[in-house]
Amino acid sequence: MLDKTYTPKDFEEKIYADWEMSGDFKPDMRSNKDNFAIVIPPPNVTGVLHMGHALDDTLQDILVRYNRMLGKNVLWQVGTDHAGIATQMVVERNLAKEGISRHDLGREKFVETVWKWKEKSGGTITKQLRRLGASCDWSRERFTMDEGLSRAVRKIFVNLYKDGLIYKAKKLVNWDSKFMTAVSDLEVIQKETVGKMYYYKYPIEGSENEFIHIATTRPETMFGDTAVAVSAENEKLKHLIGKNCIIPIINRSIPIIADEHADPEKGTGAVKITPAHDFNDFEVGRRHNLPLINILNPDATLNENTPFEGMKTLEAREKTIAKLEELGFMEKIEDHPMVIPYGDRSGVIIEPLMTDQWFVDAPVLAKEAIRAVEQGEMEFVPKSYEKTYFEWMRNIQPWCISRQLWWGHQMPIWYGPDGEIFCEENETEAKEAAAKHYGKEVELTRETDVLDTWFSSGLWAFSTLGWPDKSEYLDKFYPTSVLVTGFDIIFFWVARMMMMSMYMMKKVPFKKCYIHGLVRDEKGQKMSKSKGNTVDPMETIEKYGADALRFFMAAMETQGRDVNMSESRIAGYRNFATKLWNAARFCEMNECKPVAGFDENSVKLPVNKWIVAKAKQASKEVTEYLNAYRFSDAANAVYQFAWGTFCDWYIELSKPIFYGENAEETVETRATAAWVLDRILMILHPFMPFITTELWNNISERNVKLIHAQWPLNEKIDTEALGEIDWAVDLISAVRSLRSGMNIPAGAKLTIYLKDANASSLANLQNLNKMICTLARLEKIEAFGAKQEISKDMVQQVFKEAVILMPLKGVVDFAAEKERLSKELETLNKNLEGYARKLSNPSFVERAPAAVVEEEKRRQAEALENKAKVEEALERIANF
RNA sequence: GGGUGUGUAGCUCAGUGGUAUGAGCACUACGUUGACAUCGUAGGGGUCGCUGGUUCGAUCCCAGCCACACCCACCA
Repeated sequence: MLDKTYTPKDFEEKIYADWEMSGDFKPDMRSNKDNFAIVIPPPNVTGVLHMGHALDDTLQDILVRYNRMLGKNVLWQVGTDHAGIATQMVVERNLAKEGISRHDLGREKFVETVWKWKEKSGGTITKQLRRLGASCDWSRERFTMDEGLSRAVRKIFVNLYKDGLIYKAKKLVNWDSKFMTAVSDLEVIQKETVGKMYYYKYPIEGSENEFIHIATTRPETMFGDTAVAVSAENEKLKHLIGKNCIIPIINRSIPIIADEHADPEKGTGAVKITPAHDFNDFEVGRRHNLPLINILNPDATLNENTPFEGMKTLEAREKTIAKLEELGFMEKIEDHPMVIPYGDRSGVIIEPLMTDQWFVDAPVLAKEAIRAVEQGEMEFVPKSYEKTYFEWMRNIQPWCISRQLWWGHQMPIWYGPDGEIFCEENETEAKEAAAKHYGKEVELTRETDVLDTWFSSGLWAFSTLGWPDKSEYLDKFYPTSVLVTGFDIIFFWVARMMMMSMYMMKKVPFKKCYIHGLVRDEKGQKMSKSKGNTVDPMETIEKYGADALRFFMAAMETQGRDVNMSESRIAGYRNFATKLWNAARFCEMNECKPVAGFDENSVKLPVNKWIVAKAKQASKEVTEYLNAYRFSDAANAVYQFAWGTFCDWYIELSKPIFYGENAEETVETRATAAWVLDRILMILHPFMPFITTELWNNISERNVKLIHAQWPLNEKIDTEALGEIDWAVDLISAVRSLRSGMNIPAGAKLTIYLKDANASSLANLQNLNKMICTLARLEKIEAFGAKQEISKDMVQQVFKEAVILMPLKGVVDFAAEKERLSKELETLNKNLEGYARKLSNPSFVERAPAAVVEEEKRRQAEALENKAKVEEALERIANF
């Protein structure tokens, strides 16, 4: 017996535990069926599930469950990411609470602490994924820093290095002074701010009263200036080119050079050049062979090359300005809108800094990654994202992969005593290589830098399947079928996976890439902890059930658009689950149980034939929509069928049968209802796996689990079976509408006039009379043929399918009816004008497709007919 | 500065070259009809951002404009 109320909490976790224990999520490695594989975008190992995951993983689970039911051999590869900076940050913050810094511990101890932290809090997100219903193969769970994946990282690193695609270089990089590490361009967020523009002057060397005027937003960097540039075409300033000027305060002489970088229109037309602290200036410096003067320490304090050693940049800025003012070089300070770079994790200002770093030659790797998409080996869904991808890939810069962190993959690089680099997969091999190089054993020191987290994530599609070892999983499931992820990590991850996979595997990592949007709050605002507008998926699941949240995500997912949270909508889908639950209870109460050997194609009753055809139609729609990754359409198709067709109509239509006396009809209807309910459970299962499974198990003993049930495919739909009941449904709706509009009491006797009164419609009415009366709440319903004389005390009403006459004098509000009919007449007249205009337009008649013209004529005829009837009805009303 | 996307019912959004049978929520009226009030029935509500163009016909295609959102680059 099903409980009276739907309480998802009672069964969701139990059902999940059963799936997992029974190995229902594992692929069958012995089968030769088609393969389908997804790798999960690995969440941070110490993270918690947020709505973005809920969306991403729901979509994946829908695809996974759908393909599993299609009979494919399905692998959903799961795992977590070590998330270098993010994790190190959390652990450091925890330590800070105890007043300890990572340096107090030392590298080894610190890394040990992070591992402990990972063990402690690492399980959260995977538990939460289970709660959501994600049917991934947990027996194959991986971690980006586990032994196998670390080996993959080392191997590919060595390959890239030996191919010259990884190199070390002293370059200006984005420096995060909080974590004291380089970060990649992508990890820098540009924020609009109103800053200040400072105008001051440098005296020209050897001249008393001559100055060159400078404008800058960062005066403290003047101590690193090694030139001032003006444009060679700058009429006002070009005479200074070749002279020297003096940097005040430190009184260092620097040349005034000609360079196109100096735009005469901007600032004062003269630019101070600080090659060690500005990307543009660095280029200028290179063109003119200027020396580089570094003025910053790694913690963004000024160094010994400045008079303000040890000071933070902002403080040094104040001092510099004060000093310039004191010396009389300061001219003016203006507000200036500008963009300042911040670290996406640390939130501190990113400083360009000259350091030794390691780079991947991304422009070279990008070539194959671009080609693969150009030639359709990998397809974006929606397609428009390939533009974004191409745009970025074609302008890609070398990727800085070294991080001066402690948590991550330490680079497989060893240095000899003279600094010679040995890149090998392990220390033993490095030593061998060194011995060969030097002709004797030497002491090696290992590079301390670790790799950018995204380096290991970039290998995810094949490293998780067993690479670099031979692996049957790799053989079967690589390339994977589809990657599902948000547009915000196309660059971080999708692009890098493409590059790494094309390089190492010579094949795309996935054949399709489904891109979805962000989950926003109810008002469309981005969710963030600082705004306090985040919604915890676990709380939502607690309140409405995982199925409701999942269905919501699916129903809201329209390609390329963000999803706005809406609690009322989630509640709506919980209501949908309740509705289904109650429909199942109705079936249970009426003894509708699946009948062995039942053939849905041989049912006799019109309602049963009808619902079978509708069910197949709905199944076909869902299938087509899922194949096209149209999640919202697929979800809505199931929803419509289950609620709008099965609950609202079929169950109602079946009541007269269940409460009637005809045993044969009852037996057939029970079996049909059970079949249709099963069908709903199947096509709804990918979206709402829990309630469907619970009902499936409760309804009857099964020899197949729902999760492995056969998805209906290529069914013949008996469209002829639809007409009769569709007609009755329209008729009942029309009668109801009439009743409601005219306050006709329940149990009235109605006589209806059938507009297209032919034998078949009269027969329909005869056959379905009881059913129609029950649903329309009438005592009796009779029909007249078209030629039937219409008596004066009847009011007629125009509807799409039927004209209804009622002997209801005294019950009807004739004034209101008159007004309604007049309005109707007005509309009809307006439409008729339109038809006439169109049909008398020769170019329409000649050039529009024949079918369209015919349709227009048909509409005109129909409108004329209706007009006549409305006029007739009005006349009759006038007689009362 | 370059690019992308969006503007359709009160709200959040589907959708389509042929008079918008649009969806969910919200709203109004009625309703304890033997699954369900987490419900049922009926209903109100839109000149499909603005202006031009293409077309027999445009909400849909094209151009311009306005508004909003996002991405990339840069601003001495």
